[in-house]
Amino acid sequence: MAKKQVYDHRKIEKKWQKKWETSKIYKTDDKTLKLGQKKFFVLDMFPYPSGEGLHVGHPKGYIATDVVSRMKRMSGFKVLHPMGWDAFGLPAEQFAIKNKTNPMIGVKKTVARFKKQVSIIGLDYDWDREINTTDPKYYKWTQWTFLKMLEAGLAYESHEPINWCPSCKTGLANEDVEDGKCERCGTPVEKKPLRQWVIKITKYADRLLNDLEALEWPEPIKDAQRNWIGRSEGAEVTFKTNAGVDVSVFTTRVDTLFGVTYVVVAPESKLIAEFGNSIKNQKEVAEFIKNTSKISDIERTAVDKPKNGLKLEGVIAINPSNNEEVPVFIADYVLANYGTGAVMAVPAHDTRDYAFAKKYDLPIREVIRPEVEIAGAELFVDDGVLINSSKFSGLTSSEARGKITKTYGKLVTKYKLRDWVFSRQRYWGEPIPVIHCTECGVVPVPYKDLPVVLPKVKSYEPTGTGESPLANISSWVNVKCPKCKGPGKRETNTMPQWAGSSWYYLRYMDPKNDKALVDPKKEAFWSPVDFYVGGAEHAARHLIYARFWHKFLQDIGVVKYGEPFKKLQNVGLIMGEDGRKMSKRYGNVVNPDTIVETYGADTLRLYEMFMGPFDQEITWKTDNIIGVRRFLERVWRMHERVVDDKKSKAKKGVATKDTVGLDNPTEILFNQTIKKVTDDIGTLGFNTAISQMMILVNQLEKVEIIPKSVYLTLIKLLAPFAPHATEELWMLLGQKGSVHTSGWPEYDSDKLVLNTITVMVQVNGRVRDQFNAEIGISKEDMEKLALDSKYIQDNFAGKTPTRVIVVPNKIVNLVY
RNA sequence: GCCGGAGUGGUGGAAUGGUAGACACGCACGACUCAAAAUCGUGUCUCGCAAGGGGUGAGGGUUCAAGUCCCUCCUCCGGCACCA
Repeated sequence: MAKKQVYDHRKIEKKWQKKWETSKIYKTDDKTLKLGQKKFFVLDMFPYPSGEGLHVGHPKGYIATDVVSRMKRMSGFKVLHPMGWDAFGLPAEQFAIKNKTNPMIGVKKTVARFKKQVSIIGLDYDWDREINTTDPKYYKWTQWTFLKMLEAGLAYESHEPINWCPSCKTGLANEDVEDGKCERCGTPVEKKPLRQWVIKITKYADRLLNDLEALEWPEPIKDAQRNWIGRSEGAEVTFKTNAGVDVSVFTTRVDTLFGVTYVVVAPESKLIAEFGNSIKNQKEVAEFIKNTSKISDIERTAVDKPKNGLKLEGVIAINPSNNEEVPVFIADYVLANYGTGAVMAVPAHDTRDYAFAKKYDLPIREVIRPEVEIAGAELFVDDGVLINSSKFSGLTSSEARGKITKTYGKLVTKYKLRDWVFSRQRYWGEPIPVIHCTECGVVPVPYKDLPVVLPKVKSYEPTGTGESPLANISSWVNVKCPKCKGPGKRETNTMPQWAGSSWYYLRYMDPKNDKALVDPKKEAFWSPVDFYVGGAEHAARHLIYARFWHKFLQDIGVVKYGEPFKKLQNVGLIMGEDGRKMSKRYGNVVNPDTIVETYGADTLRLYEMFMGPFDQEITWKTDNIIGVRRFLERVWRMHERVVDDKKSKAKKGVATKDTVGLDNPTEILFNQTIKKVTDDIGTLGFNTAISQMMILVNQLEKVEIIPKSVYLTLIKLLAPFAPHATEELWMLLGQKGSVHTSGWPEYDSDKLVLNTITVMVQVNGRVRDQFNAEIGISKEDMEKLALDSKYIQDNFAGKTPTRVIVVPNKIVNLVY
């Protein structure tokens, strides 16, 4: 019997964290990688190491991957569970501006702080593989990939107006704009024409969409991506005009073609210039365009905003279906950068066209009849049956779409996804590795000269001019053109923060490689990421960019698989006790350090996993922590009652042979627990896994003798959740080595169900009585025993039920 | 508006169509204690003394049997949104 010992989490946790660090038991050895070997790559979305430090919500995902990682390691998998830092971006830059020091200094501080906070939780990261996106050795390969994209024609310069945040003084990608506001600072975004680098992510739209099917991702996330990519199939129809210029329109409702009463062109459309002198009211048109451009995107895209437009006097378009002449408008409700930037307006069957037609008193022509007549309705937007559509009248909408497209247009697919605006006019990002030469134009920096290291500057302030602060360092900017050796200037735009995070998982496989982005053998072994955990807010940003980046790397032969993350799970947020997001602003932040100090890391871990379903948002309650702490203490005290069973040394996996001394119900419960904990970790049902262990422990409290093998198995099951306490107990019981490399328990599948079962007797579906029986009892015997039960005898004696349903080993339902 | 997800005790939450409320917090009572804390035990959906009845956001339906499946709603949360 083991010696009496109190559970002192402070001592134990510190001790083991130190030992694990020196013994490197969590180091992922990649000297020998054999394809086909059991491997498991489990990944957290790497954090931005913010100066504010962690609150208890942050580590929830890390704890979950840690549990999975530990369980997989115990099960004999070669596990890769790394951590790193996504450290480019605004917070470090703001730190730099405030302190007039290089952002690297701020990053170093926050990384150190972050790492310390993470490490006291006892996570099993292999810190030898730590990466940092701001390390030139790392971003060399971010730049390298950009050059490859440039070579492939995927990266291009554009002067189109883009989203501009006047507060951050930088251009933004579509993905960085939320509700017309800058995702970072909340300032309304403006449109600004600016030279910028753009990446043709739209070329991958189809693959990004189609490959979603095979991914084991939460359906809502897949949906969010489908939504974002926004594929729609429709028809492109060309309207000839009297100005000698054709107007192509995109529509998903070509079945309404005969109902067109006017055409609308976006104010930003090039068509307006092309119409030239055909437009008779040039002055008003110019005025209108100017006014529209002043309005911010939020105002302009507000759904219930009245639609403003202006007729282009003198311009007439011809409807190809009936050769009818219709007027052409410009209006702010038509977007230049979707479809063709022009629409055919069918006010009778489109909400927006209807509103516009009403406002400007334009004709409304009905060409679709609902299958069931709706009295008095002037607007009908659903599919129906065509009328007033020459030979197509009488067809249903869907039939007509095919036929009309064939006759008057062509089938096209459009996406809502826009190309990725890749330039930022800020300092703290990867320099875009190109040189502008007056003779040769854009010249890529030769691969051998990578990385283009971010130089030190005096001022980190964004200039607001459309150039980054880098533009002021003439010694850095002015270089020889690599091609003609003439004078050249470096690109001063930097990359968005999303760049470095688009491929970081690959670097973990081979973090120190200076010759390649990743060694192909290592990539082949570890890819894909088996399990990826992070916040749902990345659905349409990081997770799209990373998938795109990965597919590009696949195309150029760097990686073999088409998708980076096989299985994805979202962490549910932890809210403050007041139900609001944890934030300094609300004063509801709970710090993990204090919880670890008071209750221990193991308790914190158990609590976060026990709180509720992993992917669900949940409110933090410090009061409730005591429950899991009590559980841990019960497990701890139990070690004093452990009795050596003779065979325990011999057997590793199968526990049942050693469980002599347990009565049948306890032995069954024991095996059920092994099964449930194993299954539940696999499906991320951490809360139910823990509750099952609690049930077992509650039962073992009532048992006199606890066989050592049973106890050791319990310790193993608990080890992924509470690594420190279990490691200490493992040692106290005289076991060699670490519990974390001791093998995962197996259950005896013959001992999962009790010999005796309780059968419920239902009458008309309501439980009225019950009886005990041996497992495997025949249906006939069950029915007989049910009819013999007291309730039936008392209430239905002598009556024959009209129907009897027998569910083997469970229920007899008698219908009277 | 469109697309998702969710509504179960005082609380967090369990429940392959088959005993609703596991497990935990809290609360009440009891044991231990001079006492308290800790620990252990018992109870704890609701109406009812009981027998019994009712009960998973509302209302319908399918079924021998519905928290679970179907329909119509309501509420909350998330994503997208003048995307033609």
